[in-house]
Amino acid sequence: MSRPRKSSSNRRRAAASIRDVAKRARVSIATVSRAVNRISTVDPELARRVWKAVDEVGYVPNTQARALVSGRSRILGLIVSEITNPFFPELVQEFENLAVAQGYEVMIGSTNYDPVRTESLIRRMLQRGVDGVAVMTFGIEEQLVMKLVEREFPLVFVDAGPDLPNIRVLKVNYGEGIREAVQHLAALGHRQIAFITGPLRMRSAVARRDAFRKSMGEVGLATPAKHILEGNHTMEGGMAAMERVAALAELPTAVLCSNDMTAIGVLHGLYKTTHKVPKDISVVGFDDIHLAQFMLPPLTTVQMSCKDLATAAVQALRAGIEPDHPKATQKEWPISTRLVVRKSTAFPRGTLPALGKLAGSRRGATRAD
Amino acid sequence: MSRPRKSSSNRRRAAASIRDVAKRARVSIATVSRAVNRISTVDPELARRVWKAVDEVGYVPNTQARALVSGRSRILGLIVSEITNPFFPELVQEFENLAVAQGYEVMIGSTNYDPVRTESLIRRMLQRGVDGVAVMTFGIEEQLVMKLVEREFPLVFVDAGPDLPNIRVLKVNYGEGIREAVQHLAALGHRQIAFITGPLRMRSAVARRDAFRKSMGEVGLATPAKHILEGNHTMEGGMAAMERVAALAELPTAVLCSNDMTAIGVLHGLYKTTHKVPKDISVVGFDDIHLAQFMLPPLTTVQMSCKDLATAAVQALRAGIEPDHPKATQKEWPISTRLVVRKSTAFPRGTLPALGKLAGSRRGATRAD
DNA sequence: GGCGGTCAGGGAAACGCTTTCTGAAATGCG
DNA sequence: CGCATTTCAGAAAGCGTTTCCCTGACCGCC
Repeated sequence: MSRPRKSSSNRRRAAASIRDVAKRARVSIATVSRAVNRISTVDPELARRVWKAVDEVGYVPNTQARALVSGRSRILGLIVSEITNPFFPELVQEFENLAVAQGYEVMIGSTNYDPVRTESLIRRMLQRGVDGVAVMTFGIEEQLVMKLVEREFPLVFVDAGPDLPNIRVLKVNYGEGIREAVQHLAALGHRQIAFITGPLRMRSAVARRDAFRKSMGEVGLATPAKHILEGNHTMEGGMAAMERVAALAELPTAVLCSNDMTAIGVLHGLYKTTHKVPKDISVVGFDDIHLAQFMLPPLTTVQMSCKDLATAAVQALRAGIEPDHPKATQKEWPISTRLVVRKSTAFPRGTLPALGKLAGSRRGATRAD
Repeated sequence: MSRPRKSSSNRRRAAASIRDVAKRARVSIATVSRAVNRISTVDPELARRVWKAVDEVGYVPNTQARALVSGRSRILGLIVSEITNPFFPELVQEFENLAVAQGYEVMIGSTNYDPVRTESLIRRMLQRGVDGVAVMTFGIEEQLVMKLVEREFPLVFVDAGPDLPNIRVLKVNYGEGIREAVQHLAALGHRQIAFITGPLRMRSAVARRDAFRKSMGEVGLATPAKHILEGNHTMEGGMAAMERVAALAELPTAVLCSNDMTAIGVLHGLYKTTHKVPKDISVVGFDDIHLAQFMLPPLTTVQMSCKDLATAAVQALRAGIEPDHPKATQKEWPISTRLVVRKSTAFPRGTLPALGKLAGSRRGATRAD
């Protein structure tokens, strides 16, 4: 009978504590703790009594206290570029589901491409004691993050990151899907294919552009500078880029975009002109956001699965957090991409569609409508 | 020199604690705490020493410990229906910005309309000790939430909620915007206006439908049952409903939708038919999500400002949490709506656009396919 | 000069939990 | 039957804060 407790009428939430359970089950708080954490050395009979008491007083363990004593908050930080970009909510959703299923909570934040905001975001996460952070901004704020987070803190990046003990990298294989897309267009008969990039300070945007060039080379097509336009991964950027494409002396017969939002902007830009998709010009996106299939026409796009991304991110984080995780030493986590053919691609104008089934799915690309 | 501290080499994050600061500044931990919390009774000279030490050792207060002792976590819970519905990320973003600016963190969760999921979500929030929860699901899971959360816990609902001491309600004035929309259509000459509702178990969906009926009555138009179709606030639902509209003996000349996603679905559904928007049929949405202006054609819609909603939600929560908040007793927080006219509405087919300059120049811009 | 009154600052309790350590009872074994 | 060993519950030491309470210095006043 050491610490006499206050009557605790001071605060609003007079939630039942471990002591209330202990009293009711006529055991010590240590036993309650062990029972609740399913530690096997507790006598089953006692454990039953404890669980009954837990139920009766409506006990819910206080996570703050748990975190304080254990030094682990069981919160994963998730940093995205902007939550309002449709790609990210899908990722957030998957990430959250997985994390929660594995006993973690998620703290989400978006950088909005603003270094000041990013800095305060990291600070907030550190302050809240997250166990690790997944930086899913596709290669932009890594430097900043590294400066703020001490070494030895579990971090997950996409595409590339410094080679440090606690840093894991999700390696997205942009090449696969983009090659499929280029081959799909080439097979349809397209020769003049433009590419609208993302903001080129983003590593992933550069990677996608390079994958495009490489794939074009593989099928023997040229990639003149005028056919590579810089966008910014937004609809507005896609529209603007499309206007520049339309201004070219010779209109390309197909446009490949660095992400779906850009492609949607392109569709929108084309809507204002007399060119029809896919009759006059084919459009291909990248990401396969949910919205893509609801575009007019439904967008052919390269799928980068959110689920794969989220699964790998959560696993990689846990590998860094939990001392004896089976994959504790794996530094690179591969993510694959693949083409999803819908309705925004077709034979280039002037080509007779009599070539038949050639238009179909090469290399196992999926057809979906 | 009572408690000798462990060397603390056990855990990864050997973050500086208040004691390190105290030692370095040669003051007690109580003084550090007071200085850091800017309590005015601290000698300015000492305070400077403390802040210097804070800086030198890189001290960041441990939020978990703070929350444990103060009983307040400074975390606001935000429950939305589904994060992948474009309306919500915009809301989340605004909410987060405001909360963070006011010193709070946000814990987000989506119910996905699943009671089981919702229950576990509430449990998680309670367990993490959120100070209050904003349930921005537009009138669906209130009952469930009420059951789980003890009385006296600050809660914010949208549209309607039980009249309990700590519950505040954001009253959205659907009438205003919907009246504007109906009057806009009526003024253009539409007489046959259909309405696609949301899921009718949602209070807000019912409210919007009722507002539609009322406004139609005000302009002397009928609302036959066949012109009120139930959707589910998704694109798929919009498409399905549109098919049912198209099957009517006489096609309405305009369709008003309970939200923008439905309207987008309707546009998509119409795309598959020979009916053109807005030439053959006008479409109006509700919410004014960012995407609305990028539809083909840009969507005329009723705006319900996310910013207003988020501002009110955060304010109302704080009013419930902080004992001496100026608006502590305000139970209802009004939110207004207004029409935003874009390109998806026009004169009904058969009407001569020669009625004067009202007949906008956009006729020519409206293309077939 | 002595005394009461302020007031800044330090000591220590408390928040709710985990985990180590301790000790009693139960068990094994010669 | 006695001693060593195992098993398992309880006691208590923290985790990093905030805050109450008390001490001691200083001030003003009689």
